[in-house]
Amino acid sequence: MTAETLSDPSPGEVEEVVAAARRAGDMILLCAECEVEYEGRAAGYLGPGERVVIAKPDGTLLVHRRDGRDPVNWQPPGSTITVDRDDDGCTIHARRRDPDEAVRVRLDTVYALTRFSADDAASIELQGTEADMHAYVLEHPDVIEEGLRITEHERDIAYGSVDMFGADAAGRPVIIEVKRRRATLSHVDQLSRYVSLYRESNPDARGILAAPDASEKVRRTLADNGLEFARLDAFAAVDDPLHSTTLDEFD
Amino acid sequence: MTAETLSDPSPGEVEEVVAAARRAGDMILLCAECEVEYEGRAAGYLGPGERVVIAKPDGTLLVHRRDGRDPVNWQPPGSTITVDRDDDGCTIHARRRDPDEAVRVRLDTVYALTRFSADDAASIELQGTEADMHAYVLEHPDVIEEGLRITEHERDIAYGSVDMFGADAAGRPVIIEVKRRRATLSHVDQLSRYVSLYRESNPDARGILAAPDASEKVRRTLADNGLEFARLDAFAAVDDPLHSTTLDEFD
DNA sequence: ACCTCCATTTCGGGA
DNA sequence: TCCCGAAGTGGAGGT
Repeated sequence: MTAETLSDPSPGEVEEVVAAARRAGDMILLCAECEVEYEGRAAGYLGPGERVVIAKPDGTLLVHRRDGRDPVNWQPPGSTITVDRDDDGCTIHARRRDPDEAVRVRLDTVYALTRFSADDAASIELQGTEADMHAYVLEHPDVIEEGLRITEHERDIAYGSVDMFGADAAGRPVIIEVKRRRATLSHVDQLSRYVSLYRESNPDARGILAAPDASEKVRRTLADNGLEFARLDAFAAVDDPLHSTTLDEFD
Repeated sequence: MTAETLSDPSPGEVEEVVAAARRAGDMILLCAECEVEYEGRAAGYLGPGERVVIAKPDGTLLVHRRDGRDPVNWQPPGSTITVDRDDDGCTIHARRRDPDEAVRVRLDTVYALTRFSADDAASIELQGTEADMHAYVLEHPDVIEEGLRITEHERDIAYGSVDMFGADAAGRPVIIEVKRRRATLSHVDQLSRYVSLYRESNPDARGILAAPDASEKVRRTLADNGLEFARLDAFAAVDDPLHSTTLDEFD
């Protein structure tokens, strides 16, 4: 048995199958008319409608509507999921602590109930992340600026950590913040925080925001704060085969 | 017919039912052994394993594993979802433009296939959001500070928009940034960006970060930049009950 | 446990 | 459409 489905199950069957699946560590999928209450970091109510409800063995609860990537209601992993039967239906409870929050899904009518083993030992491989861009810049610092030397990666400072630290061709210290997407004002804030702290002891330090693009407002904010923008194609790193990079080469 | 399930459907049945559901605007739920490829903003590969695949009428595609709140692979709303049959299985394609990206789910074995109408006209009601805190502060500015007057809300400036703008009892201009969660350094950055710009023309302007809490480091950073912290309980704004129904048994 | 920051972030609102 | 910032953000990694 990997997947087992009941069509139009009774409340008793729902209660029984969900409880058994929780014990066995199986996933539960429900197609149901339901209403949803949430209380915790915020509070929410969703009136009656047809939704897909998913309960995962790790305590995740998802309520998905017919549209949108994100669940309309949910409970994060680590929650305790139980099901109660009442006169004419069932209610799924999902609770967790710290923060205290709870979702209650009142199932008015269950159209389909599937129990699924969901055995899965594979791990996701992802390329084109910011970490990949870092590796590429460390190998090819010239993509930022001719003559740039990078001496430190993920350098911890008092408030946060700097993506890259080095020196330009003239020997001026350079702080670099790398972004894989179009740069935003908050990215400028981040770089600005690092640079202004460093400038207290090294007033001539440069700050460079390296990203595929930046809005005009971002460029202006950078300029007004004595910071710079460097265009860096996000897929420069993906076009080339992956390299392994160590800091030793730059010390 | 609201939900209809096929157990262990053949590739031909999968192709047929998925195509029909797409035309009719129904949701599709699959329990399947599959592998997943993604290429777009990044690139990913997920080897064979049992997962839940959901296709929504709006073009959303989700691949969920047995754990985690978020899908391991997905395609956002607006994608074009099609299914191709081959010799011994099916492949679900989901593509979109701008950015160009595609997910391909190769279905090796389908254990269960459910088609679901998912009719849902309800809208989610949420309380305790930052917008609610804004409304509360606008009505009761004294919770920030005695004698505070707020004259502008969401005021656009050169580098973004400030939450609130007003004047204190002494007539000094005040810029307020409201956060519903514990304040972080990036929130300080944000307020600092607004205030430092405004101070160029009004050196005596005050900046207040209003949040339920702030770490010692955040408070110190605020003080170092001549900014202030105001404690503001996130749920002061939602002291009246949202609905007649409450999670009474929630301990 | 707290902090920091990335994310294929998604999502909504305003200009 | 772009831009900006919130989100019940989630999730990973370091200290």
